Amino acid sequence: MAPRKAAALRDGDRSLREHLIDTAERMIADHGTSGLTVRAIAREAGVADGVLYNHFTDKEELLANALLAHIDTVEGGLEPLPKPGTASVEANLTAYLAHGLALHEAILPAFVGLANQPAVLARFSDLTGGHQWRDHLTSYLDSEQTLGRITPDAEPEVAAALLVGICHETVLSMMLSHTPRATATPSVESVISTVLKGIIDY
Amino acid sequence: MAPRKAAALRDGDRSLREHLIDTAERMIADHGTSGLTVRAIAREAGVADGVLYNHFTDKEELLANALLAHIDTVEGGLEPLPKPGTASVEANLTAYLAHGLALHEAILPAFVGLANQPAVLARFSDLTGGHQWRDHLTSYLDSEQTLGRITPDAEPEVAAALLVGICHETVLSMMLSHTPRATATPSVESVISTVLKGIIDY
DNA sequence: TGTACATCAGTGAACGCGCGTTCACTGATGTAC
DNA sequence: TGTACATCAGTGAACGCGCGTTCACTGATGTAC
Repeated sequence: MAPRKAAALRDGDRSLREHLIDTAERMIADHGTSGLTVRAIAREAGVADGVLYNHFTDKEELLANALLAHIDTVEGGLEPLPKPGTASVEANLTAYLAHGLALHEAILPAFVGLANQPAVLARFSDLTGGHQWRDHLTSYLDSEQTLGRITPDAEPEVAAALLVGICHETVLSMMLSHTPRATATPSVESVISTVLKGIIDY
Repeated sequence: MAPRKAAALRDGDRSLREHLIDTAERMIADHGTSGLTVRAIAREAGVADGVLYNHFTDKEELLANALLAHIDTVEGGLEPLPKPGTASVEANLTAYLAHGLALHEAILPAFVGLANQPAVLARFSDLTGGHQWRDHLTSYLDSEQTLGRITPDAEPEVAAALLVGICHETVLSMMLSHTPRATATPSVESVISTVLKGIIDY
């Protein structure tokens, strides 16, 4: 009552399920989800094509797990987000934006690659990591407004949308422009400065 | 020396090439490029599968033409962009953003659907329509700065990036969130107001 | 301790499907007489 | 004017390929004696 072990796991004690998730996660991190096939994952993992279906109901389930793992890995590797009332708003938003850029750079390509597969997307539309980051940012701005460190007239959710937008824009530009025409992405400092001050005098 | 005519064109004087481009353009407008097959296009156009290859070297060429036609159609249907020095900066930027939103809503899904096919993307990385809009916007802001209607400290390309970002963000949210959780998109007025004024007092 | 057997995760060839693409054939139309 | 023929865009069945998935088989390991 102890059948054979996958060749790839001969030494090591991880389960094959974990091994497959880890492999898929790494492949997603490297090349996104588009064009990712079960055969490629199996080959990269060093196991037979069919073994996937002993541990997952289908490709979708493996991808979903790998995507979650990828998001967790990325978020785990980032600096924690600053708290309202500490340091300066400028410094804090700079940290937020740097965090958001790194997050979206790592995650957005994976999601865009799934644009063809609404089924997988549907499972994740909430927990993109991007949404969580956005929500944190919005409530951070709300708190700063309550503390009086941003103007009473400001609309936190709009400012948050602007910063989310910059993240999306930066990553999409990289993804869609394969020519290195490279509309230079503005620096984090410039963006924060513009969002803080606006562009007209009063 | 005048062979038969496609059933779908019996009455009408368009060439089959145009007919195919028009059909593909309409399908791209309705459902984006992801999952778009040559068979589906042929069926929709009411012609045989194979006839495509009498008029295009391959699917890519048809898609490229349809995408260009789509961009032209969309841009042609939009209000012209305002000139520097006219009306108010606020009104002009509102017009710019409305224009940009409509443009990206119509075009971005088509491009995202091609994320798997770098070959088609490569042909279009420059002429996305989005790039043109962004360039117009940047030079509009440059002119307004020269005219003294925005502050000398402002960075036009950063403000432009913020507005491009809002466009991307709005469309991506719609595309990626199939659940109607709908992080409400901020209004055009709010966005312009925030970009103009910033969020802190001086 | 040594040997025969049962278990079942792992294996990989094969299946069914949809895709882009090809090509032998069709048939409406212009031309020759 | 009427008829036989040549042309070639249009047709759609068929090809080759890659995909996700299945399943009869393999073989390393625990168990029984």
